[in-house]
Amino acid sequence: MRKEGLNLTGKWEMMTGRKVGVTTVAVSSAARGIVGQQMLKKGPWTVSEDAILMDYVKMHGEGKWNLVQKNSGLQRSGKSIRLRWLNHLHPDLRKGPFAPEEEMLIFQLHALHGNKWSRIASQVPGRTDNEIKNFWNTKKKREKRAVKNRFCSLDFQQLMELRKFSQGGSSDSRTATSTPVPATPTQMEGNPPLLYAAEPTPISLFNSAPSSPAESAVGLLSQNSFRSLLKGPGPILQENMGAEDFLPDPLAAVSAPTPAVASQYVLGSFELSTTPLPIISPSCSAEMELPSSQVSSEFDEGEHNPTPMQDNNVFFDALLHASQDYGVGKLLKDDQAMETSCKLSDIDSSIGTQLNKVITEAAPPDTSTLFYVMPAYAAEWYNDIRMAQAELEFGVGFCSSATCISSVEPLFAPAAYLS
DNA sequence: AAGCTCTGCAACCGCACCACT
DNA sequence: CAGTGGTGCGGTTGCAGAGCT
Repeated sequence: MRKEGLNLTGKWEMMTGRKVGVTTVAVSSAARGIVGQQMLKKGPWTVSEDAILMDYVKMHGEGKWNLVQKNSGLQRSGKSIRLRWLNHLHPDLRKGPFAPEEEMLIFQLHALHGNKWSRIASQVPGRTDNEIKNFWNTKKKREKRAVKNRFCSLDFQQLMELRKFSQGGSSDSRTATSTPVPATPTQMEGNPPLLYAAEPTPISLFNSAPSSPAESAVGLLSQNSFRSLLKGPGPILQENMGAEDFLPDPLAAVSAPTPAVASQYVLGSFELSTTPLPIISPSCSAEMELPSSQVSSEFDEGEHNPTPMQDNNVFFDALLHASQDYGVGKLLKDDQAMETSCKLSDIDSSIGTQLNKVITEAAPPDTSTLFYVMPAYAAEWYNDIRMAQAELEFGVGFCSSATCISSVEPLFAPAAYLS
């Protein structure tokens, strides 16, 4: 047992097992602030405590935080003292709301590093890891709510606008520059359309609020790149069936992005402007089904028998969470991040067992699969899937996925090949 | 005005790592 | 090599205040 008892953490049962007569509660209490008879304070810091700490650091410098508690009279643990200093009292800290430039920087860094908050914070002057972490989580929550609300708040008239819009009736400026491929639905069945990336900025993503039904429509439709995944069950993979047995080759119809473009996207650059980026093609996605029988066996519980659609959701849930949690830079092995395509076997095993398991078992090992997923956009996929579910549930057909994709320029462009 | 709900953020917790003895 | 102290990190919790009924 450690001398001070201050840094005791976890594994109480193991520790008490070594100490006769000391209960779990007693040992736990020691680490939680009771050292001998001395109770360490917890909770919000007072002005006087801050003053004591600042004076101490001014005189003795930073570090040796446990000594601060001993020498200054502060009834706080070393950990608590260190946290208070680094997150609130440090003179270099920049307080107040995040500037747009800071937000942009954080998005870019998160795309690179994932939830490595301290690493991100080290590149954002004056901001702490905790601050950035809170910022990110808050934004994520807010955006999810916003998307949900935008869907749920649509009334009948707006739904009609939406339908009208989806059939090509909008004059919204954001669509005026798009429709790069004026393909008919029939054409698209065999020739997936290209979508051009607009100028997706993280700021606009999170702050955009539709001011009109048409704008709501744009917002909604732009999030529909994965809608087609839910349109009807496709063929189920048999155990020994290769992907080539039923999957079209998307690369035959859609030109892959250049390495430069791909790397920009994967690594989170937002300077995509008018660069054409292929988005998931209806011809392969709408009819394609992940090998759900294999996936579902992993997630089956009791009598539960997921439908193919549910299996897709499991797959995308896993992908979503992994890309959010680890960042897309970590979604692929480092040396694959710059490539235009990678195989399932290239998915970095460190990103999480669930995703890895799902991906590995969801497709034949020789299937070449490429995911270009921006973490911030992964949430949009998710909401898109949820919205599409609601659409099916309530029987409201906004538009066909093919029409959506052909006529609406996305505000953002999560690109994914599933081949 | 009171009570309730929601939201954002400060603080805490458990774990891991490293240096030192 | 094991034990200990110090520190860092990422996830989670709890609370204050704002907003709503």
